[in-house]
Amino acid sequence: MVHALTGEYDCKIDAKGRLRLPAQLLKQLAVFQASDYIVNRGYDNHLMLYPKVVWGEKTKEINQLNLNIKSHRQTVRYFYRGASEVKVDGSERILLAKSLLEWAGIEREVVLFAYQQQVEIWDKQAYLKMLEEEPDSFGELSEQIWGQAPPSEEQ
Amino acid sequence: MVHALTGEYDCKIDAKGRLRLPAQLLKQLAVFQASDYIVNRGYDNHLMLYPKVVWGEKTKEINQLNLNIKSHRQTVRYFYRGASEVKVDGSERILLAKSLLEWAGIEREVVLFAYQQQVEIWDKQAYLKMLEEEPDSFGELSEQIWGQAPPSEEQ
DNA sequence: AAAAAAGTGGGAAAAAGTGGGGAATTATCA
DNA sequence: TGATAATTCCCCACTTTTTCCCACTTTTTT
Repeated sequence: MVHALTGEYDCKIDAKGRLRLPAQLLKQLAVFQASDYIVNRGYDNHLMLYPKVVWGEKTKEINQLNLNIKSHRQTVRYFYRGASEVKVDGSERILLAKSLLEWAGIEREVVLFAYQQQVEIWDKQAYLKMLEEEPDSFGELSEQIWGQAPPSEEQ
Repeated sequence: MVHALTGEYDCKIDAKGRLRLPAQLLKQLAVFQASDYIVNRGYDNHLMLYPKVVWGEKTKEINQLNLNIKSHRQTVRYFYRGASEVKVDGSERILLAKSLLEWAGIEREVVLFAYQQQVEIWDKQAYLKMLEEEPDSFGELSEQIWGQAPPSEEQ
């Protein structure tokens, strides 16, 4: 992976629904040379933030689907999940739509979790809860990946 | 294993959340030629510290998983566990995020436990407690590994 | 015992984060 | 189409956190 983002950041959404991107994350995002991002709903009740170029890559294949076919249309919609463009303002903040915040159960405290080329935006409580739950198939997948169970598998 | 780290070190976290890496450990870490590290949550209520290059290797395979599949997403998140980059300051200290310290139950006294290519960061009390507990399947695994009970099984 | 190295603590400048006023733009409805 | 309301944007100011640097204490070495 060329430009991998990393980090977990505690942030606050202000009364106007604005989220300031942490300076440390912005420095990393700078390699994508864009102040434009795409936000959509994630698959697990959180929001996703992608640099616009990354989003462009991600949608390449799915945009090949034939929209005259119902199942394809449904798939495309499910994939997009309300994706829309957001810009950072003069104070390095993005404005998140109320509908998205509400959908993700976000009120004030959020956690940004950056990895690979994307940033997950979680309600803080939901994030902490998620961290505690070992996925059912973790051992199984670990075995596939590393050929054996990881060093210490249990919680 | 090329560059194996070893050692157990007693350290203190100062009021600002800074942890000075012991000189002896720094000498060992020097082979990774980096002042950049990745810290994340370990699997057992401690923190993990990796030289950045080591982390890069560790994530290579897991980044191949397909994030459109739920179990894969969960596994990736569970593996990352909030991984973030930290830099050492002018006094060979790293600044640990409050959220991580809190999660690991670390207040002041910590134990660094280095092996393979990584360093575990434990709250001292939790570390001592952990030492007392022989893993459930230790004998069993030892047998698998060494074909007999381990060299010196008792403490 | 002295010198060097390692470890600890804290002040202060700089950077980051937070909040809000009010102008500008867009939307809503009569 | 115009008046009003709501939202978005731009900018400034205050607060908190982080970083940098220096100095002191403790431990180790010779």
